[in-house]
Amino acid sequence: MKEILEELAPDALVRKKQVKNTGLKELPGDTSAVILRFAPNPNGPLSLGHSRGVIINSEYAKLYGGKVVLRFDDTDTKIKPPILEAYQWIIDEYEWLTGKSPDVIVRASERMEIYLDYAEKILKADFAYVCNCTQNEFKRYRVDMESCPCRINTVSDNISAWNEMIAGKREEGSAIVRIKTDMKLPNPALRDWPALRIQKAQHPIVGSKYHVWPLLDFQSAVEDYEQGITHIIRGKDLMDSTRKQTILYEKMGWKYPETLYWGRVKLLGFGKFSTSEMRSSIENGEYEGWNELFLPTIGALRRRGFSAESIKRYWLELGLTQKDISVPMKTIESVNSKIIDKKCERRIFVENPVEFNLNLQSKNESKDEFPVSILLEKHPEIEMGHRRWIISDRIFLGKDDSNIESLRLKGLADVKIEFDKKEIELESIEKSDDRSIVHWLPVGMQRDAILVSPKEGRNSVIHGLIEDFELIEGEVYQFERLGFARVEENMPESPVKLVWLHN
RNA sequence: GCUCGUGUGGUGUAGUUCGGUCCAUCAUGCCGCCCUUUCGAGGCGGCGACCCGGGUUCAAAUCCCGGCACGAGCACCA
Repeated sequence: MKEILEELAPDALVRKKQVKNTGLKELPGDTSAVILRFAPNPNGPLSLGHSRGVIINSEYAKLYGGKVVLRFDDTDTKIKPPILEAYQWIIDEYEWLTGKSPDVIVRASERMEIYLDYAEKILKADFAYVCNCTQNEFKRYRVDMESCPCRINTVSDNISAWNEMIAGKREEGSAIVRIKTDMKLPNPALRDWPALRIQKAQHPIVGSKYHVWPLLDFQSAVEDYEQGITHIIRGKDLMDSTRKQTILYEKMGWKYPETLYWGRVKLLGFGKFSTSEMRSSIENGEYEGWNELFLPTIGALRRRGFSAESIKRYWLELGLTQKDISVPMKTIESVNSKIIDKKCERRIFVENPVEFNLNLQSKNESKDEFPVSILLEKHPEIEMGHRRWIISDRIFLGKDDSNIESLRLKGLADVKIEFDKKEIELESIEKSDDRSIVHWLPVGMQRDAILVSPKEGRNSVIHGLIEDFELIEGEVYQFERLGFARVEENMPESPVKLVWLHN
């Protein structure tokens, strides 16, 4: 057999190594003028979870030369009311993540007239009706697959009820506009779904101008049509939303956008945080703010020193699948390390410092002496210059390192430690054996520092000494043997404040 | 309960459309070695998976049927 193949098709015997397809898969449908959208609720800043939508949409737009609409879905004034400042937070975070501005920005609350017009149109076309049932009553009709009594209202009944609703003459909960689908539909979620309801709470942008607000399924459907959205990429929890909206689109004679979904992402290492939960913890003083280090917000990640590039690569690596996944933070940290390791200067941080005397007069027979100063590289592989340390007769060692008898002080010399007397004796400038190498700081090179790290739902603070050499506020450094941290505050009279990134 | 979706190593992911080129890709993780005056980075090697059961077929991760598991929707939230 083998011989025959060798004769006929020698290629068939060569085993080809398969190659992994990388990057985003092709978008379905017509991709000649792609318009995508990212539609957050401005009831808080963006979280790492939201950034998936930002990245995937903006990358597809880049791939096809298309556009992204940033749409604020701010049509709930009651359960998830918008925060006025959040609109700008989200725009800034979008720009930070993608490196560019959204192509179009719309706020649903500013387009209310359009939604109310469409609502009136569908009522007049008898595609919808005003339902006066209570939530519980309707729920019963829905599970029993029965029409509610309001379903047979005439168009003129509906229009007059609608006019009362928008005029503010009806109470919250007393009436709702439902899209007329079919109460016998097998999927209960689609049976006469609610489109607009009465809400009288103040809206931070338009105040109390409107008494009737559209629900997501209606607002989003209309706005996607208005913006000419060609592709919707959303969580698969919104699959029924697609089905509800498709029914409306069919009634209106519109073509529904191509729709893609992603599954649920659970971030291991972060607790379970929803925007609403974080918001209430902030409002009741439990958390200092949205940028609290242990929160999975973009602001917190940025504060710690994650690069926008790492977040982008992370989501692109996970890709667009409908699988529900649990990913450890380690994954994104590893991506970030690779990006920043090449750029970060090295510094020393000594935790639990203990002060020692350096015996400058060597007692042993060798003629070695400690140098007056030493040069340490700012980066072990990349040429960035040096840090110069002046050697005095006193140094700091980390407590955990200092109870070993023979050590090598990194960059300086092999020494003998006398822990009880707090004395250090020179043994050899040259490396003489394979004793362990420790980090240290000469007195005079140190600043007090605190290192704040997130620890599941709280911050832990470590006090120590930082190497005081060209520290720039906002910069991320690698503290050797420890990990990456960002200098958040560098004020002359107080300890340097470091925030932990990762190791 | 009804409806929908998803199951590939520890974690992700490629391959599933159109069965053979898959003794299954890549990354991360873990283990070992090398390098290194960081417990970092880098290099090399290793570990480890097609949810289960039938069926179709010369041939199934891929197609069909039946289970099972997990997740979601059935809100006057998004």
